[in-house]
Amino acid sequence: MKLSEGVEWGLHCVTVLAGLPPRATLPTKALAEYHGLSETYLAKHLQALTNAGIIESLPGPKGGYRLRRAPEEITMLEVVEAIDGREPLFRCAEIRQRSPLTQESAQYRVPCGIHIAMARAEKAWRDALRTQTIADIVSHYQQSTGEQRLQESAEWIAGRMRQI
Amino acid sequence: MKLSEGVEWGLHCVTVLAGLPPRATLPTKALAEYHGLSETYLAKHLQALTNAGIIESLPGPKGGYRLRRAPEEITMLEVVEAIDGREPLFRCAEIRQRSPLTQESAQYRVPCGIHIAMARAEKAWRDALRTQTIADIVSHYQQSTGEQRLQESAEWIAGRMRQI
DNA sequence: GAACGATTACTCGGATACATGGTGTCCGAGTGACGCCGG
DNA sequence: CCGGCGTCACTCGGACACCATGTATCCGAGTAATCGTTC
Repeated sequence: MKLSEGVEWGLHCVTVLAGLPPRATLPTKALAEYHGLSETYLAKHLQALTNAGIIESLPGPKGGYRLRRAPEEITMLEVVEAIDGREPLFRCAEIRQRSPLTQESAQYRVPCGIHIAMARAEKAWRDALRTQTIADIVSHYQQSTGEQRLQESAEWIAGRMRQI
Repeated sequence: MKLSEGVEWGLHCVTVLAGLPPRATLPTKALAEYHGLSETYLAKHLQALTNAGIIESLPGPKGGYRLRRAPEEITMLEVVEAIDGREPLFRCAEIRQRSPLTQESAQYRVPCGIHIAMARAEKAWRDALRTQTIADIVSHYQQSTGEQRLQESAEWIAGRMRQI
């Protein structure tokens, strides 16, 4: 089992968009180039983020993507679920019920202990992602990156950015 | 992303094996029949559990599988990792470094905030699975299942079990 | 000079192929139990 | 009656196809800026 590559792409793109001035946009081409990704495939994931209400798209020339909400209001879990789906990691097929000596019975409506334990672990994972916002990521990035590099990035992005 | 079906199979089979008397074994055929699974495919997963040192196999007639350690000493995480692999859910490709303005620099050896956050969430998931042992699952099963059903299961298994 | 309109270039969006890994199956090697034979 | 041996049936183990999901791509629809024309 592994998470989709697109999750990493989406998180990084949202992080970059979070660094833009208010209402400014950045097109797919710039986001793909900045991260060295396939432009067309990245578009697919940006579309998923749009459908999830995390980012929004502006069509036409000078169009592009921008955040729909403040970085503090976007959790990592939202981005992960938008791209990777909201279905649980562990889907219990309740195979315990397939025993040849199983009769139709109400007691089997109770989920098995394995199901409960897996759900608890999954909740811990989701909770950890829910407590981390995009703003936290941006903050960490700014603190862990050199001043020169920060400015170079800002300039590179500013050159492709579209202010309204 | 979803966990392999085999994880559920493995957990249930280990749970059943945990209920056997000491040193007794149960063949693949019985385990598959009990859960309504494909015998040949289940064998593949049991093989993975064997390689992981969780269960052990006895060849020849009257052979089969049995636990290699006490149920209290086997965590759910071990079973999950044995079947699904020990690789991390989120493999950070550090695409932040692919930026066209990236130069070779030591600062990039520091993992990005996204990587750190994902690793923390994954650790929470693993920790939750590590604290749950097979003995806990067995205990929960015995408490949540009716007496009649428990006895029927025990008899069915006893009929296919091989005592040494 | 200003306003209107057609053109145009750029954007996103969904429908379409390819590849990798999980799913499922098969047959062969190995081993201990069983039955037979001889002492 | 007891011990040894050959046969056998049953077990696990690894190598081989199949399918679903993620990966990657393309082309079409839509939109706003731009430029030219006209008043």
